[in-house]
Amino acid sequence: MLIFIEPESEKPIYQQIRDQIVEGIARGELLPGTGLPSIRQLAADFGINLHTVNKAYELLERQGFLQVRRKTGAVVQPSGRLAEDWEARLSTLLAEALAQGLPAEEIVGRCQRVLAALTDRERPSGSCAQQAGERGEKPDKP
Amino acid sequence: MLIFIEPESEKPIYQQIRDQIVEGIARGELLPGTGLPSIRQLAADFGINLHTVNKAYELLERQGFLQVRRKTGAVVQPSGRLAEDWEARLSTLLAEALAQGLPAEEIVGRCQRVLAALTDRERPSGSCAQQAGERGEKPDKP
DNA sequence: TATTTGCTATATAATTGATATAACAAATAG
DNA sequence: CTATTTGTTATATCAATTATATAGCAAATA
Repeated sequence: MLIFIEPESEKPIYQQIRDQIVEGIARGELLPGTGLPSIRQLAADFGINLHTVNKAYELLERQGFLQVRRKTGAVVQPSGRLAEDWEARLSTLLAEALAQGLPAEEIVGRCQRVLAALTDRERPSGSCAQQAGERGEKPDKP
Repeated sequence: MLIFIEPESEKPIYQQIRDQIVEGIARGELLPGTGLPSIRQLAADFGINLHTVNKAYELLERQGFLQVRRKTGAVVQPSGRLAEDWEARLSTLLAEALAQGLPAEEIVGRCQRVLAALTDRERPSGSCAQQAGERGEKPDKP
């Protein structure tokens, strides 16, 4: 499971981390019970601040994707509960396509394709987090 | 076509305006060629600043939903072009449902229901913008 | 010509995103 | 038990974003 950070993106870093972990769970690369790297570890790998990763984990816990414990770290544990505003967000997104003239069937087709791409098993999980910056940072901490 | 502003929402006001206009277009309440209220008019109706409405209109124009002219004001004119990152955003949203254990067919069903709700004609458009604040503000401008 | 309108330019204040230190508390490893 | 790792909390700083407040300019219209 690789995570790529784009520091120049308009999407906040903590949101990028959240989204990619959610996708990892959806893909089945992060199964329930899987342990995630520690906050400090991820922050070091990405070369970003501890609090940025913490914010992502905190968000994922509040939204019911993880459970965070003391020494154990974050563990994948979906609650089975969809966010209350999920359908509202879906409506906004689908409306965007309708407004641009895409037929409803075409939109449904795209949803099915995206879902198929996510549920398409074939992918043996590698289970490591990876830096996305183009410059090779020296791994300190001797 | 009514627009409701929730000043306390975590979603920025200009984004609320954008989303609701996009939904209005999707619903067919705002047909191509329809003129929208002037920036100053909408701002006065909502009791918000001119620039906030301007930002929403500017965004809608950049994303290909409106064309804005001098004295004519904003006119609904979808470009037919979906945003490049639309599928990526869809993937993130659908992944959220998959990660919480919803079966793919259930998700597709929800997409179809949301689309049906949007394309369900029945709704004669009223064509006016409306304040959402619960307190009746005095309409100044003497 | 006078008004309306979009547009631009500042300026200010509150909030958010990200970083930087520092310290505390709980769980684990030795 | 001791030392380390880990999540957590508390500050502080800086930049960008969100929203507001004025002000003025230019184009289109009546």
